[in-house]
Amino acid sequence: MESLALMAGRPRKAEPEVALAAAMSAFWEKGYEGTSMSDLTEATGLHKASLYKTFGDKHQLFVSALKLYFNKTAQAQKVSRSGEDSPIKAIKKSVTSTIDQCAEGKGCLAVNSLIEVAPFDPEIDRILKQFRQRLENQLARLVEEAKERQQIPASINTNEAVRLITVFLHGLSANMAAGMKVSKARTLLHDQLDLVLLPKKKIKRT
Amino acid sequence: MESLALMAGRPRKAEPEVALAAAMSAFWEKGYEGTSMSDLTEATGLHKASLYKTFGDKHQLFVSALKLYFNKTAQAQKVSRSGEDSPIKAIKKSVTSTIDQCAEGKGCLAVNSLIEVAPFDPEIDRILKQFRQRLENQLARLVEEAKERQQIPASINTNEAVRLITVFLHGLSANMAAGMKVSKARTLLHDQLDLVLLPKKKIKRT
DNA sequence: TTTTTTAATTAACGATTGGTAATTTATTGT
DNA sequence: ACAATAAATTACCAATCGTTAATTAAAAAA
Repeated sequence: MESLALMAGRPRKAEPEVALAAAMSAFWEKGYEGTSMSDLTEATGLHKASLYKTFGDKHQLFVSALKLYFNKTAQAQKVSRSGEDSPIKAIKKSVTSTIDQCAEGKGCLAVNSLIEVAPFDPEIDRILKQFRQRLENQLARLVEEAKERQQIPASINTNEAVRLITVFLHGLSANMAAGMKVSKARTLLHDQLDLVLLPKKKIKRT
Repeated sequence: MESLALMAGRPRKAEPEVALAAAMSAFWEKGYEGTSMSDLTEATGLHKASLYKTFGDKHQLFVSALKLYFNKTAQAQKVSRSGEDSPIKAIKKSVTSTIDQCAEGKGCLAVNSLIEVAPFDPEIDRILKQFRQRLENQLARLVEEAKERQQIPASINTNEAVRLITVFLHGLSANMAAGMKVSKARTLLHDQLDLVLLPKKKIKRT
């Protein structure tokens, strides 16, 4: 316990982190229910009992995989907008990186889970809502910055704009899960960003 | 065969159509994989063997349920915009009826299936694409009409506008599956419609 | 070398999955 | 009354599901 490098017992053949990344990929590709324990053993290279010892049951493993996905996504967004001084460009780079991560035929693990597991799983629902909130807060911050620098009209309602963008992202993810090309998604996303953030004559309410 | 009302054999206890509607509801609520044959017997009131005799296997039953969903959706849209002379109002009524059908916690069966089954099921993928095309064509027709009557700017790209609306609808469906309120979804949808269809100063491409 | 500790492996658990064959019940036509 | 027909029902199938117990293998500590 006191020593860091020295531990008794048979050494692990693989680091848990790479196994978790493999499990994440499996869940991403096949969904929660669609991924069997056999799929997970195949993906991770670990045997069933080892998975249970290391990660707990299937549900706990999924929670861990989801959190890893979040960290990777947030990190990718951070990297993609790093060194970018213009808020509006930072927004574009940030959301574009989200799209790029939704490889064709897989969509976004978070959105997939939103539909597939959140309705029946309060814990997953909570985690997803929490993560969404974090991303929306980040986006809202950038929108506010853009307003301050007068890159976009001050009349824009920040929360509404953020919602219009994130909901659109969810729609793109659903379509990419069913095969929409990344290039097509990027084009549509940029159209949407222009619509939401660029000045317009009026908003009519009926 | 020649007689309509008279048929030999024990009479059915229930019409296949109402059983199919019940099966559709089950798939809608729990997804394809998430709905077991036991769930289906419970929902329809029919026994397993009867389901197989009437509808074929689970996959065929799902296809039938999906087609029924499409017919009901298209019918609902048609009804909601019937008697409406203004194209732009017809658009709003049409897409709003789509949202209203996505009861909270269930989302839209088509979008759910787009994520859950289309990636692994070419037949379902084909059916969903075909249905999406029909809805988009219908929407495009209304957008063209609105342009002709100068309710919206002629500069609007019809196909792009339609895509921006439908992708947004998919995003709303995903969120409603996870509990977004119908009222909230309606508000966002109307914001999006205004953005897409109302005049704006310029579109900047980067 | 022996003990201890921890991981890898094998084998098995009960429950549930989608799917059928065999049988019973109910109705029509002869 | 008696086949003929068709739906309802029961019982059952092999396969797979998620999960766990028992055992074996490999390294450090004594």
